[in-house]
Amino acid sequence: MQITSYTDYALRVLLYLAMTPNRQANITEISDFFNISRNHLVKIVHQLGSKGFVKTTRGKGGGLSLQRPPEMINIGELVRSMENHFNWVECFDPTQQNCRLLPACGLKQLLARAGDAYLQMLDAATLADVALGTTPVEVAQSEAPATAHSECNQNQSLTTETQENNL
Amino acid sequence: MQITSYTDYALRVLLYLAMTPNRQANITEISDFFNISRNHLVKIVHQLGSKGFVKTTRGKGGGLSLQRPPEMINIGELVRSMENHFNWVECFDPTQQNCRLLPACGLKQLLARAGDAYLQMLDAATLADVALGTTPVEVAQSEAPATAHSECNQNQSLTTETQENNL
DNA sequence: TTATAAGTTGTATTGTTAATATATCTTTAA
DNA sequence: TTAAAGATATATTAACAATACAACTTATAA
Ligand code: SF4
Ligand code: SF4
Repeated sequence: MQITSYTDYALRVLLYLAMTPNRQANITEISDFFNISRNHLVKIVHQLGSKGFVKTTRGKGGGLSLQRPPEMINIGELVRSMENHFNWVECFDPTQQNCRLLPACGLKQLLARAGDAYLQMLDAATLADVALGTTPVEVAQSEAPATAHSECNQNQSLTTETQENNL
Repeated sequence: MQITSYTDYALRVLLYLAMTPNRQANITEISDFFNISRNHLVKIVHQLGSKGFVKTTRGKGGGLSLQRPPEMINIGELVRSMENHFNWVECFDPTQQNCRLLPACGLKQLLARAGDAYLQMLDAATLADVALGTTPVEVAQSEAPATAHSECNQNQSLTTETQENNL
């Protein structure tokens, strides 16, 4: 169970822009910072632009910046915009209505409620809430490029056991 | 965003068994009922057995049945057992700790909380809560095999817009 | 005691789709 | 008028869920 990296990358872009409020950033700079495919980011940024999250300016000296202040950018709204469906199980897809239990499956209703709970949690937060106080430059300095950090694995909380299974 | 059909199939098996409480069902019968791969179901049933959800008996006249009463089978527990990870984004995977924002990303914490909200909602329900009152036979009779039903598209609630995006 | 109906286990293949790459645009400030 | 930026479309790759295949073990009904 996961969200696409496409959506996470979009969030990273917004976080980056929130950290560099006084200038135009550009795609190359961001893809370099996160070490992800520039081509992929281009599409993500384009969609962020068309959905009204970032302002893009072409041409020399162009780049991108947040279209609204971080307090006005809702995380739930963003995830809904970037994630391409929320079909928790097959029967949520209007084109796949062939489960024999469908007419009144209690499970479907439960999963819908759980999905809503997930999104409502995201609706309760804005970019300002999740943005770090640090700028990318500071982060870059405090970062040892190679190995992982020890402070990281807090708060996986309920989602334990897992790993292995399937196949 | 979706859960694997592997997990949904597991839930379907339990629902089916809950509907046929007074006898042993078998895998072939269930895979026929839902029109899904028998081979795939075999693995799912095996895992359901090893995790203590169903009792399987081999040999002629064998089959499977619920190991505990439906009121004792928690949906959240089941989903945790079947889904093979809850790595909402890359950084949740202990082997992928290379996001530059990692040491203290507020987004990660938010996503963890949202994931917990999702699972807690599932923890609040048991198989008894989601099982229909009907038996598979009744369902089969009331079901026109081909076209979709009209009563179905209730409660997608918050998860609207979507469709298209990406690529 | 034996034939057969069940589940068990391991591996290989297929299909889908997210992720990435390539290439050619258009726009615009210096 | 050129170089630096984003826009757009298409093609390729990679990951992994889903499925298929094959050979095994167990148990019981005849
Ligand atoms: S079992 Fe219920 S939730 Fe799962 S696909 Fe069928 S109708 Fe949907
Ligand atoms: S941006 Fe935050 S949530 Fe996303 S991968 Fe990086 S650390 Fe994790």
